[in-house]
Amino acid sequence: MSADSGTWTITELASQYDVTLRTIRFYEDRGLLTPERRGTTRVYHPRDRVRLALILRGKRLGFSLDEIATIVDMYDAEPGEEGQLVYLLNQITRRRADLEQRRHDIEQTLHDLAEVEARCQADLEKLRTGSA
Amino acid sequence: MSADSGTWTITELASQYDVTLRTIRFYEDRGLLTPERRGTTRVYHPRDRVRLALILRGKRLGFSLDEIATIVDMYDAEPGEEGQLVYLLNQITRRRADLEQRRHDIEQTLHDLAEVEARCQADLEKLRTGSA
DNA sequence: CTGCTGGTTGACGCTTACGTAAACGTAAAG
DNA sequence: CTTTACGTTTACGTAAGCGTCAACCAGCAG
Repeated sequence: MSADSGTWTITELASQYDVTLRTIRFYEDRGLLTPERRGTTRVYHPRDRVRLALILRGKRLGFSLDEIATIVDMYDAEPGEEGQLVYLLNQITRRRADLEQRRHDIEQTLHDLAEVEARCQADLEKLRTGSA
Repeated sequence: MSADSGTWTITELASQYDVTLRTIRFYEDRGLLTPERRGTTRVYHPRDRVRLALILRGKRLGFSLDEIATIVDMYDAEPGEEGQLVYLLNQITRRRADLEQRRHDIEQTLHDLAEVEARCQADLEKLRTGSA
């Protein structure tokens, strides 16, 4: 039963997100996850689960773990002092620019793929009517 | 003059796209670029330039060089036989799915960032009006 | 001839992100 | 008591994507 009391074991988390135990422990090594320890065993709370999900999303987007670390840490940053807040806002602006560039690249690529596809289907048509 | 006769040297290409010579040669090693050889010197044609641009776009999107290779090769695939065309169309479908997933991830992340930003600005407001 | 400038090929080095044992602890089940 | 399941740490291995020499060649300026 995974939904015991809102905590999970490492194997449960691994199978839920389809990653290996090694991977999860590695993320902890890099400071991305900080599960509770019950004895020597790791216990993961909802917070850890969310962070893992964010990490994996970052990975799908091709960010390095270092970049992901700074992104994920932005999410649960304490209010802090003014300097911190301003810094954070700047980081956000940079990240947004990055992401918008990516989105643009993606749309460009999708457009290109559509052209290639059209060409393909035209060639296919020609082949079939030609040999008919 | 870079636009000599529609060809470029490796240094020209490198500075245009802001990559190192090593990188360009490495891409050739991996079969992504196939410049002409004039003696021992590499001569890059428009085709190579386009491919380099596509490679870099792929990199910005976080694709591995292997993935990029298959993508870029789709662009200048010869018409070929029916089996090839069908295969290509399948590849395109897969790529599209992948890209749409990424786009979704990006939009999600942008949305999240907007929330963090709002929180930040609220905190900032509170700080400033509080200390005023 | 000398010395730049710009090109070439190795080949070793380095970081990232894990994979893959090896060797051990613990607790329930047969 | 032994097996089985599940957890742990330590540590070496590896593939990708270049950085960074080193050592060489060719052409042109002075």
